Amino acid sequence: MPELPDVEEFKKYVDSTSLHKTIEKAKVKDTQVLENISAKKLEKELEANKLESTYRQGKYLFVKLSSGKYLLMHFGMTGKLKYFKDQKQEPEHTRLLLSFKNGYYLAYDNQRKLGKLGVVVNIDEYVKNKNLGPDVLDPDFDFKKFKQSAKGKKSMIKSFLMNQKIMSGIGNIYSDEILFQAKIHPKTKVNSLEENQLKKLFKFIKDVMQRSIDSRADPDNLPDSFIITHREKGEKCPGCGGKINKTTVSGRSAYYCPNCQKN
DNA sequence: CCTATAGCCTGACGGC
DNA sequence: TGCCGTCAGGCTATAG
Repeated sequence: MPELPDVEEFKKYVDSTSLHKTIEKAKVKDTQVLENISAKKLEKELEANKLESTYRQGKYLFVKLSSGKYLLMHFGMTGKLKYFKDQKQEPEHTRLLLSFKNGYYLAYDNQRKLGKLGVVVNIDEYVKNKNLGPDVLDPDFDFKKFKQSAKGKKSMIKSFLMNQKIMSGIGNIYSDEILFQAKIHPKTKVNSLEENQLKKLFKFIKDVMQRSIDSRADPDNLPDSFIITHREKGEKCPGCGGKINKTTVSGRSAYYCPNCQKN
């Protein structure tokens, strides 16, 4: 699930439930999601701290601790958060469980274990080491930078949009939406795009992401004119009424309208 | 340098 | 009912 709008939703979730509460106990329930840290160390870094504030870049969430360090969360395909009081409500695949002094819990749940948890001292350094590109909603990420990054790229536009080293936040679902809105076929080569197509793409990157955040990352709240709500082979295209098609781009399934997205 | 592909994990679903 | 293949909103290491 978690692309930029979803992680933004998680950020707001932490903000509204868990900030400024003391962590009494931290329990790592699965070590496979840990990034360069032992369970014991992570628990120690968390216990007796408060969660002070949250930062998001792309699909990464950083939660500042009173120690000054950050708890790093990445959600992979199936990660989510849950704040609850009754222990019976603990999610099935909880990988990290924080118990606050007020009796509530915050669980990091991740069925497929493709996400990451860690401790980060310096966000900029972490981002640099990961080679993570600018967040697509960052105002500094402007058309000039977008165009520059597209220069000479031979890859297909869908994988380009999803490449977190170039720009961060867009995943499989929202890349389909952006391409649908811009009326560009997912397999189009980046270096074959005209200036006006790049302009359109850039506009819809920002638009689709912002609208999805405004819709609280819930596809049910998105307009019927979006392809996300019709993302299944054979479904009706909200643009022309034709049939949605499915193909594969760099190992991921891409849904598009062959009539509206000719190239 | 670049881009494309297999592999990591678990569970849900559909066909036989 | 049971088994098997396929697929899932991500990322990384490796191959070409």
